[in-house]
Amino acid sequence: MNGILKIDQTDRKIIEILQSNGKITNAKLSEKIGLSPAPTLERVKKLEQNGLIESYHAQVDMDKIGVGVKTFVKVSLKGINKTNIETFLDKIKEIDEVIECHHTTGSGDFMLKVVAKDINAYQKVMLDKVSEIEVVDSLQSMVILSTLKNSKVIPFPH
Amino acid sequence: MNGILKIDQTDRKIIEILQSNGKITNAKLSEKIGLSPAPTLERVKKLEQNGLIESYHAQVDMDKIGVGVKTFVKVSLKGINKTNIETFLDKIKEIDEVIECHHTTGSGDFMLKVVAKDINAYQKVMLDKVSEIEVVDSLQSMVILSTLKNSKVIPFPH
DNA sequence: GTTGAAAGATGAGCTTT
DNA sequence: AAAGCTCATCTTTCAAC
Repeated sequence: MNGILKIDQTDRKIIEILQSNGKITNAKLSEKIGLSPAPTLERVKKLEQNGLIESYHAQVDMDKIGVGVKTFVKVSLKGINKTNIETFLDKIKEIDEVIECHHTTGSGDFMLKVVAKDINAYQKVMLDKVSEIEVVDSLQSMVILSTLKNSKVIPFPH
Repeated sequence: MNGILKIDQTDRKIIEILQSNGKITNAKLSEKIGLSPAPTLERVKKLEQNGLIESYHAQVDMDKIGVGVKTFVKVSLKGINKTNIETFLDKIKEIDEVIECHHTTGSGDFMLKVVAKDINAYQKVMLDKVSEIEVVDSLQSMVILSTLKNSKVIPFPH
């Protein structure tokens, strides 16, 4: 098995539609792409089996569930080596409030996205959980004032 | 109508499950939360109508669709005022490769998440599209080397 | 691509608290 | 009254042709 997956224009359309509406029925999806339901479903299943479509998720309104603080946090480690990164990761994965963690180039080593009820709760997460990780050197927080775009549709490279 | 929504423990469970699996059937969801299908569905519908659940999305494997470059970009504007922000936003919304745009505190004014096929395509997006926006002052890119956590489940504040 | 059986969704009316 | 349950009907899925 090689890593090359043949994806035609129809598959692209399917992926685009399912990204913007993960709950569309197969019947409506098939209409939109101009195929009958059976082959449409077959394509979707194949995309899921290939791992090209990974999963489906509901998106919630954070304000409405009481999440008032969202931040980006730039994290530098005390020396970047495999052991330190492993240690950091193991701990980060345990912290529910850290919803994203990316290893990046640039002045910081990692970029986190962190959510919390309010500034107090946020401070508590950062002090009690993130700062407590031994290998963490410095932290720089940027509070999100508002989110102006949050597209769930990844554009296809042509 | 006031803004207060009563959400009990069952609703929370529903929201948590639908965030991690947006395509679970109502039958299975009802099992998990310990209700019969009808009231379960009723609750889900109410959460959707309240806007607490905003939407459903398929998540794709970016590598497999040929998206090789993901970055965070810190953007500073030439003076931060309503007009400049409006101008910036209108243009940013048109750029498909910019999948997120957040207004933040800190040294930069905005944080973008940008995706592209490769470094060349990325450079092209940044030079031809983002840099071209009149009000943009400075840009600072951080390339994502790897994503170590990307949770779609927002933890409920208690 | 079409058809049909099985699974799931969903509304009406009944029961419980 | 508010929430949940059961049943009957309609829709969707999905495998066989």
